[in-house]
Amino acid sequence: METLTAEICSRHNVDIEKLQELNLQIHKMKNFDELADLLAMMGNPTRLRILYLLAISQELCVCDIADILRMTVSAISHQLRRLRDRKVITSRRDGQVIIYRLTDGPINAVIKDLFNLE
Amino acid sequence: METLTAEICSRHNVDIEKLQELNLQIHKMKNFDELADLLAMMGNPTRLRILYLLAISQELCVCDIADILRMTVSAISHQLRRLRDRKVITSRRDGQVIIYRLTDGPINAVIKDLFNLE
DNA sequence: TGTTTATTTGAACATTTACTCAAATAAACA
DNA sequence: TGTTTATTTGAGTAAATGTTCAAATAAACA
Repeated sequence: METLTAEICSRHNVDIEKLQELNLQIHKMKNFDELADLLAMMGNPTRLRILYLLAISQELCVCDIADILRMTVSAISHQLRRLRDRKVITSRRDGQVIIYRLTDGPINAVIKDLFNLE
Repeated sequence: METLTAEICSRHNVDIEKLQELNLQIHKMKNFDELADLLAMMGNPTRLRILYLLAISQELCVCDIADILRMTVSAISHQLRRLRDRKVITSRRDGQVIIYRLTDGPINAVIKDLFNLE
């Protein structure tokens, strides 16, 4: 990694070593984008409500969620797809309906923790 | 609040009481939008990095952050403004520079917790 | 087998976002 | 007081987002 120089400001009492140290640390934490992505996934009112509903009721089909949130099935399905793509939720068919649930694992724990459940 | 009916799907074994209960619970949690807003605030790579830098180094001025993240001062300042508007950070002047820090309070705790600091 | 039903999908759209660039601001300091 | 310097601001822009609408899909069931 190239060394950091205080390029932007011409202030002279810059603690360049401190900046270098922080620059190192920020590069060591390489999963910022991944973490930001997960937070953004939860940082939408519709998706957050869906996650909450799944957290407190284990399983729900698409039109249950649409009915509860009073939104179109299509809108819900689009959001479920995003959550499914990121493996936050999983689905299975039961007769005519597709049933969604939170994927077991750390993400599930984060969500339950967020809502102070369990 | 109006009573919930299963309007969307014509499936007949809908547990309407369960839906009503969930509908009630989702309306009781009235701060979804607020919480989603906070998560979205953290759910952006640049802002998340800024928050991390402030969390590990107490105080930084605008061009410190710009230097460390190798971004323009303007871009950083725009993001700082969003964080400041939501009271996630506060600023004070020291000589020629404006110094930012995380606002004391629950949000600060959430951020430190997120990064497993302290 | 044909019809019904739940769900998914893709195009379209308005809105929001994150940044750039240039100009404005405002305090420090000579 | 005038100049320098750090920061903010606003307009502009490309990209992403969240939804609607209509059509496609695919399994269930008669």
